[in-house]
Amino acid sequence: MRPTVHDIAAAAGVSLATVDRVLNQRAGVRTVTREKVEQAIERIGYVRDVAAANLAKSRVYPFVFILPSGDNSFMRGLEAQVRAAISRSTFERTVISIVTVPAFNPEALVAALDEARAVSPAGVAVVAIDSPEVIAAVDRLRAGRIPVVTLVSDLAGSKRDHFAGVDNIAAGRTAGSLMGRFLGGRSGPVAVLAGSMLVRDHRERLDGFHAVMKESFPGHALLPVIEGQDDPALVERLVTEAFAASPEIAGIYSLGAGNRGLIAALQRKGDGSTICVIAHELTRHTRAALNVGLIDAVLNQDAGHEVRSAIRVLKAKADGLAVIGAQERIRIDIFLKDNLPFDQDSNQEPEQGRAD
Amino acid sequence: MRPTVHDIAAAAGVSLATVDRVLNQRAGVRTVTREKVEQAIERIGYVRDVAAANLAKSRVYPFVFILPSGDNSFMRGLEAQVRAAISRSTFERTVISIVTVPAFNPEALVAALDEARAVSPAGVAVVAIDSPEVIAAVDRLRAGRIPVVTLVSDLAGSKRDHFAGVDNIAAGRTAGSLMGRFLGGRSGPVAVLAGSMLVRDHRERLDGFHAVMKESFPGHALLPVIEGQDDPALVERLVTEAFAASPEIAGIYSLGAGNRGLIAALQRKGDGSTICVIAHELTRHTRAALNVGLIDAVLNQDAGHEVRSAIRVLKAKADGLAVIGAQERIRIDIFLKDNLPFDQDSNQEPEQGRAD
DNA sequence: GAAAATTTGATGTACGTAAATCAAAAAATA
DNA sequence: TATTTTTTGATTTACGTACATCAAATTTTC
Repeated sequence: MRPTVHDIAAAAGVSLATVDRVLNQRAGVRTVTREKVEQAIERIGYVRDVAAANLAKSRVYPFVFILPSGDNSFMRGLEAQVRAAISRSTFERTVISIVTVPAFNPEALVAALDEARAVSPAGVAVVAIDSPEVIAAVDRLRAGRIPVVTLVSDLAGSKRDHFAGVDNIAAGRTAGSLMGRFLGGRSGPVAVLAGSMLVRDHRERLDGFHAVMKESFPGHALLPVIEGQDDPALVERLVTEAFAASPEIAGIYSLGAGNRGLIAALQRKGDGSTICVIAHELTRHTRAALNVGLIDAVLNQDAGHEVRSAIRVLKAKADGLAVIGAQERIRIDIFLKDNLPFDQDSNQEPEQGRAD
Repeated sequence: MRPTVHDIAAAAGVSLATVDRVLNQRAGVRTVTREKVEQAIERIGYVRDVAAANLAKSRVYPFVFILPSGDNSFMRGLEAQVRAAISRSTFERTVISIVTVPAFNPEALVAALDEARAVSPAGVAVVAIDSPEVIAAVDRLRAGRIPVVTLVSDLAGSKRDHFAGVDNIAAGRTAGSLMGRFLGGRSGPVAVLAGSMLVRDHRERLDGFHAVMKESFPGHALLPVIEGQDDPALVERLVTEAFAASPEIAGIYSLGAGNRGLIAALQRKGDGSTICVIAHELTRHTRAALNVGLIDAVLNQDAGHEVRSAIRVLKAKADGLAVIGAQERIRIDIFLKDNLPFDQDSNQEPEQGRAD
């Protein structure tokens, strides 16, 4: 039988009330007594029954999720997953609020983080922007003992508790490796399409991709990075121009969003199927393009897994418990048209999405 | 606030005791009263607080895991993951026992299933063998209202509640697609190495692989399947013979276990790096071979995820609750040397493994 | 319509923890 | 030593559900 608070009291030779004071860090216990109790806890291997404790406290976990606004399909899919988690709130004892802030706007994000801190939630999950002010805002939360998990995009140098997202350098390397092998004997330069070099995950993917291409497939020249700002219309124009400027393009790695524009440009080119295309995030658009052969591979991060993982980790941190490391590792999924999961499982918004 | 049993009593105009009788299907309630209570439950949207119920009942979930014995690295890794789950038992209220039975032996498996039934656990997870007697044994468990989850290898035609494993046809198709693309312009036949055609997952992988190769890469002849019985020594001998018989082999798809033998044969051949090799399951051996370039890609199923998923599903079934579909989908991981996870995350036995 | 059988209600205890109150004991201070 | 302050103990209620007991009410049976 698992030891209870009564067992601690017996083992330490104190009363239940004292054990409670120690366990819940209440005042009025002499240091010697406190140590006696703590040693008893250690000795008999007591672990608090979180379910019983939560029942007694009628505890709920108020969490704040801070996401970028805008019509980026992946982010809207992420939000849909948070809403799915909200629909499970009664079972999971969570009270989740969603805050959206303009993308690529550090000031807005800092404001949102500080507002979140004001309501002192049990935890905050945030899609981070890589800037010193944001780091400072996150560290303010941590200084107030509020657990913070970064979601999708990490915040190096901050004191965040955990990152729920993929290893983007590895993702870029994987894309490079697939690109090189898929091109096989074919020659021709390779283009890279990014959203913005101001975003950390995009930079990391690019670094990984470049490293592998230079290392293992030096025969392919790398064209200058096209920055499409994750905007489908801009992407379509820039890619079309790139096709005109370098008709011999052999491959395209799209490491950001706005793939709807890329797909449109490929369709207009017509002979697009000879170009090897690798893109990120499985959305309705990339899925369709994969199925008809316009895209050769899609690297994906499972937004549902990321959200559920963030919640599990925030709960564990709030309770001071350990997490199962392997369970919280977010995989880089590689989708070919042969291993596409059923529709409901991709990072889709439930309603009609406009862009990707 | 979430409604409680008291709310049901008030809403139905009956006493708490009657509500309890209905909720826990105890005798002594007239049909009209029972219906009145059930309608109230429906109306106010009551959902039992499983945590409180488990506390009151001091409930534990006794589960039985039935796994094949033998020195197959993947299966031993699976067992290690079950042991990891056992180490979390006190937190998860589980009492898990592991039963190992000789591989590929339907009679032994049937005996194990019937023994499991005799102790009437809260659920059974089993690595299935595809045979009518096993189907019957599983259905006997289900007839006794014991939830059953098949693990890794499914049991079509049975009444099992859930399958915790990958879509093996998709895995085979993915392997075919990667093989065809990785081979690029190169010519030459492709060999397939399997454990045994008596096992369902192996058959399905082969079917998927053949389908894609014939459909999309008809230029490559497919050599007859080599059945290595998942035995490293036999595999090494058969592969070496195959190299001698067809020196022009361009690719090998290893869809079963025993990869240690394949790797040894490739090493002896020396010029192995020109052969495209795709294998299943990330073990210490396949990981090393991937890193040095002897293997080009490894398709993997995460044993830890499979075990945790099986436990979650068995609990949910035991409690009559729904599961989060997407969370229980087991992915086909594709590993290149560029996206290998850290060591601790692969399907490894903690101690020294002998085969794969 | 009375007796027997069934159904329903009222009540209490339990699960493991949290949290509060008040009295008793111990320690610190004068 | 007397007084004040701090520490500790004893006890109770609560969280939401399970489960048992016994009495009261209702229905069924003869």
